Amino acid sequence: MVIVKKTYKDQVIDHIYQMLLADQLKPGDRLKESLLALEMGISRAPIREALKELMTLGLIDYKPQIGNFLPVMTPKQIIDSYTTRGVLEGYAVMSASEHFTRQELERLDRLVDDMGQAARDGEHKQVVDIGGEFHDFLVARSDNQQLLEYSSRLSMKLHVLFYKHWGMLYRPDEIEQRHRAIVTSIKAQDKTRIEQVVRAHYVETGSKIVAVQALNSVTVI
Amino acid sequence: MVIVKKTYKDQVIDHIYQMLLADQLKPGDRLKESLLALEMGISRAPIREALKELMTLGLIDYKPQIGNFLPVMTPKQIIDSYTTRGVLEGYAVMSASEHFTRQELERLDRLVDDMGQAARDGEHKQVVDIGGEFHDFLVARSDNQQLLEYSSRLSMKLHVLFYKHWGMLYRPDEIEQRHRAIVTSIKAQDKTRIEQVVRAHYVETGSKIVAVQALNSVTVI
DNA sequence: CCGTCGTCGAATGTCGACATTAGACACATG
DNA sequence: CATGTGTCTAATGTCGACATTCGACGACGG
Repeated sequence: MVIVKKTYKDQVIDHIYQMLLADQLKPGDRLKESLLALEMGISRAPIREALKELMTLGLIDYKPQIGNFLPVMTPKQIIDSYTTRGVLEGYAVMSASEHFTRQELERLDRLVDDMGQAARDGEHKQVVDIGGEFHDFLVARSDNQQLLEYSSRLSMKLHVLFYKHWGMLYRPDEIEQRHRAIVTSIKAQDKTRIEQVVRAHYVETGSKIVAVQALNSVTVI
Repeated sequence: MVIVKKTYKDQVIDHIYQMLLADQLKPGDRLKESLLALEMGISRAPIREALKELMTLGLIDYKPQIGNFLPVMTPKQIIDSYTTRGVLEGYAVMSASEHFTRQELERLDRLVDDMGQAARDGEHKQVVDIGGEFHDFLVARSDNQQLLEYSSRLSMKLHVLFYKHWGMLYRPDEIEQRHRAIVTSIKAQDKTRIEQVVRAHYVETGSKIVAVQALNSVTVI
């Protein structure tokens, strides 16, 4: 039983990330060091360190002498980020595509089935969880750690966005079909096609989120 | 005339990066906060913040309670990083490939000529500078900021490695030929080929660096 | 009324001290 | 000799105070 070291800085990062996922913070909101320090009962130093790390990860915007803010992602930034994730994951899946065993492909198929079923049952959280499992499993076969690191960072960033919107993006049959297409392309062992399908998978999600946000901002005004 | 804000943290990052480029630090070396603070005449707090950022950028390894170390990059990590850069830049160049003007292509050709000439003249620093200009120009036409951010981070990381080894990697004619191949593929407007050529460009460099390091470690023993 | 300047308060950047942890080394024991 | 324990020192993690900066607001002058 190994005790996992957890500095205050790490705990602050977790806490802020949970706040992001829980929609407790809105784009443009300011993260005040002293307020966070008060809430968490610690001094500002680990708060500052955590914010520096979140800044480098792209999860917050930092302005020297002014402060830290939740990014306002423009439609273009959303598309750019999803596109980049598609490029990375497309390559990861393509480069590993000939190494998938029959059992692994079957597992991917089962995950797609489960995702579709959960979507039809209206089990929203389950769909997200299974979807995450599907993508993790998909890239786990790639052995390029650098690429997976960046993909994971983008995942962390985009998950905040997706978590907020996903329920409005796809019908149950669409969810099933678009993930099935990835598995089908792997089975077909067509490398160009694999990259295309995975890239398109993400660009589609990015585009839909942008569309949903545009709709929401219209109705708010 | 805008005064560019520069916190101590930013200055520390620059300083450490220069140390990396100047080969003043070796893989495995420890970066002590108190020593750096003493050398730079400031307190440890901005040092710590800088180190957190460098850690997130992948330029140093951080172990809680123990300290910060210069990474020892395994051959696999080197290849992984170069491969990832190739994937990102390959996509960037491919996606922008139909937007290059004739003047821009001519400029790329001239940069390749200049690089070859500098290599033949033994102007080593110039080769690196022109090479950097070539790649910057190549990706500048892409408008995906997220992707360019990651590419730039990898560039920062890999530049430390390349700066140390590049003089031993290629003959002058090879330098010219391998960059020319990129320009030629763009002119041919073959998108698949463009991605392939750019990816291969980086994998080749990564492989050569690994080979040179293997040779060096043999001769050292 | 508008623009400029000064003041003030809040927030950030940094400082140096204290608390905690890890590793090195010496010593004791089997 | 190998292993375990205790001690000490150096380095990291955090604290709270001080210095600096920025933005908001009010007063004043044209």
